[in-house]
Amino acid sequence: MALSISEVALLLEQEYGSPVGWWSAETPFEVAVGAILTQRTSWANVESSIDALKREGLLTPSRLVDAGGAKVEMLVRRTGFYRQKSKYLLELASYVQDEYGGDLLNMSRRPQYQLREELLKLRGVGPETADSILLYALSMPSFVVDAYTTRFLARLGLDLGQGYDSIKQSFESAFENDSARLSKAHALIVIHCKSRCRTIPVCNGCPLLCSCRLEAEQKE
DNA sequence: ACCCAGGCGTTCT
DNA sequence: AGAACGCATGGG
Repeated sequence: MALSISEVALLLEQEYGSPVGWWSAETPFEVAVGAILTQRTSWANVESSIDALKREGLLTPSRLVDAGGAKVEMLVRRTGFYRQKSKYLLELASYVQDEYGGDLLNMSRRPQYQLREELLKLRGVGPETADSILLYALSMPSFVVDAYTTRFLARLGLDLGQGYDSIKQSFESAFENDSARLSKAHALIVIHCKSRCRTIPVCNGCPLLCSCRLEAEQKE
């Protein structure tokens, strides 16, 4: 008998507690910028670039657009792919500026599915980045499926179907579209993978995985 | 000197 | 529809 998503989430919470301020930012726009910058990049470098943007006072759509590509390229250089990411950030900024009066929170007035389609049309915004913005910038119930999540599920032997959307839907159903529970679960998975298991396919020394196996055996 | 990091878009088969 | 590849820097 395999563990359910809720049971796994409970075990994670028992192991690591309830994450507070895991994706902290001063503004929703800062979250969105971070979501772009973190693509294939460690978070430490993202923070460095975000701080650089902050120091220049550019962490708002209008200021970012005014600064221009060359300036932004220099500031986000540390996150890698800096020419692409600079373009992506400017496109995002223009979009928020033009469609939402420069305030990302104004997006909240439109339905989630529609926003997701809009975000996916932006260059540099794929499923994971779009869901990160919806979940962490707008507090909408949109689960983020990242490399950590797929590795974690595979290691656990928890089959939620194939493909991004299947896994995403599984979590959203399990948590009844509760954004607080969805963000907590995602954060806990990342915390767990970073702190103990990282890239090891089958981590025998992982306390959580061991306790999961014990639980699973007790159910049979 | 590798290998990986909280992807995405383009360009092939 | 899916695989392969480019993007580019920083840290272990």
